[in-house]
Amino acid sequence: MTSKVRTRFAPSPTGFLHIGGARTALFSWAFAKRHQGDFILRIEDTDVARSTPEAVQAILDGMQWLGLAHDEGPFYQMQRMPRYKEVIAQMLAAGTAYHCYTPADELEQMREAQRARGEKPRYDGRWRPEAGKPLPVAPEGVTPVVRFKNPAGGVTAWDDLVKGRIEFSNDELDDLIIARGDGTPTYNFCVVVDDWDMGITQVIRGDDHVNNTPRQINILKALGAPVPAYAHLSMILGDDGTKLSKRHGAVSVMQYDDDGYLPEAVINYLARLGWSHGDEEIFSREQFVEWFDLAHITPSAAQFNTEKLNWLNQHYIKHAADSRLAGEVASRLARRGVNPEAGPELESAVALYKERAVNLNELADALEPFVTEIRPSVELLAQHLNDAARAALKLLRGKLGALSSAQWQKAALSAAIKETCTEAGLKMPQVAIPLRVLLLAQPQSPAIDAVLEVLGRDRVLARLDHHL
RNA sequence: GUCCCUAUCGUCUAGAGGCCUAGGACAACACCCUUUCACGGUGUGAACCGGGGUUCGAAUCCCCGUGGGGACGCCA
Repeated sequence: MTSKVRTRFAPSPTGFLHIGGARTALFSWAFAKRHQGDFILRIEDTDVARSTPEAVQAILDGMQWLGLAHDEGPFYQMQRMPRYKEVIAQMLAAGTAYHCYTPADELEQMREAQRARGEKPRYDGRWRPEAGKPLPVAPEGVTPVVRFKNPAGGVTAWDDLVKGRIEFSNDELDDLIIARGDGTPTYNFCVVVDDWDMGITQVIRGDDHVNNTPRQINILKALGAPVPAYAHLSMILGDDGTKLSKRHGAVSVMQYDDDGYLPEAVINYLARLGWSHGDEEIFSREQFVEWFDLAHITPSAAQFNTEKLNWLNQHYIKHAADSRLAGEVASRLARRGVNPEAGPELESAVALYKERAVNLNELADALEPFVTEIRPSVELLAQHLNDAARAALKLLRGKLGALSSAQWQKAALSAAIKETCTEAGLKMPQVAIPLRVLLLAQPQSPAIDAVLEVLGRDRVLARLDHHL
């Protein structure tokens, strides 16, 4: 009988939820769901100077948009201060932690000097209590930090669920600060206490934490706490193969919403970035949860590929319900100041265009002429509306005007256009393209009879009359 | 500099020593469909980083290079 799976996502609220964080959250969430476990959200806000409530909200918004619901939390580390202080006091009493009075600037100089000598910068252990070793005299007026007394010698190792066995020599690890001069605990310590208290069984997190893991394991052991399993996910590189940063490519997941991506497309894309299930490319969230496992996660970094995301997005748009897409388009048009109520049923127009849009903004672009006045550019008119076309369209205008609203259907419209072609002695495109320009301000569109039908009699006649 | 991780088509990946003449997908290209543009369909090109081992046999295991990434904070 194994204990219930409990995973967590623990972002620090210093910015929005970006694509890398989103994938970490997704994998952590999926693992919990796969094993009927709990997914816990924890906000690591101990860096008071950089944490903001806006960032917390941005993270919550991103998670919600992606549909990654947590079972517990959000827990805020700042609200757990008494607990951290309690554990620090215990460690001090047990001798697994000690006070260090070395001022910050002196530590900085020390690191500087070590770097200059080509050594790995690390604390020299001057305040570390050792049997028979005399300690310096505590200076007046200096509030000490608390350091963890890391084991000397030996190795700390774990079997990473993604990368396999990883070993660190304990001599590589110096005595890290677990509480600052002002008494507030630091990251590596809070994580340990939280993962312990929250009963986390699998820590699934970014690759950049590999180096923190042996330290955390050592603190856990000093505390007599169970050590969870670890799974370190490699990072996501930008579209150009370079790493993502605030300056370069790292955007909020909400930006994908703004850019017209469906959340299920982003989820499917992210799921497939660094994880695979044979040749499967397109799958639902439910299918993903059913298949997900840590064994098939790639240990190496993956480059983000917008083209593939676009392909998935197009797929999901194509398969989305017209009513849902109409709603999305309406709100996007509203944001542009276009009133979607003003046109024919948006849904029938959506049905006409959903197979050709890569994202929702493109869909909105395509549908905008259906619900608002259009102004074909002079160039477009000059290019497509020659005398022959103008004469043919006048002819067509007569035929269309003779149709009643009840007769305004694809078959009749198609017949009218064909008759016009015959009578004017023109080929279909010679009539249809200028017609598109007058009706939609675009030379291309779906089948012209369908466009006429959806656009509606009044609008079609008005637009023709305006130009003829 | 030190430590840690990593390496299959342009990109995401399949691959657990013989199933590999290395499979799929995106992208590219070609053709078909379409009296427009897309969609769709069919097809083509495209990869095991280099060098040493181990083995009857290596994309798969080991070592060394090289490339890429990460970490080395009183940040998380």
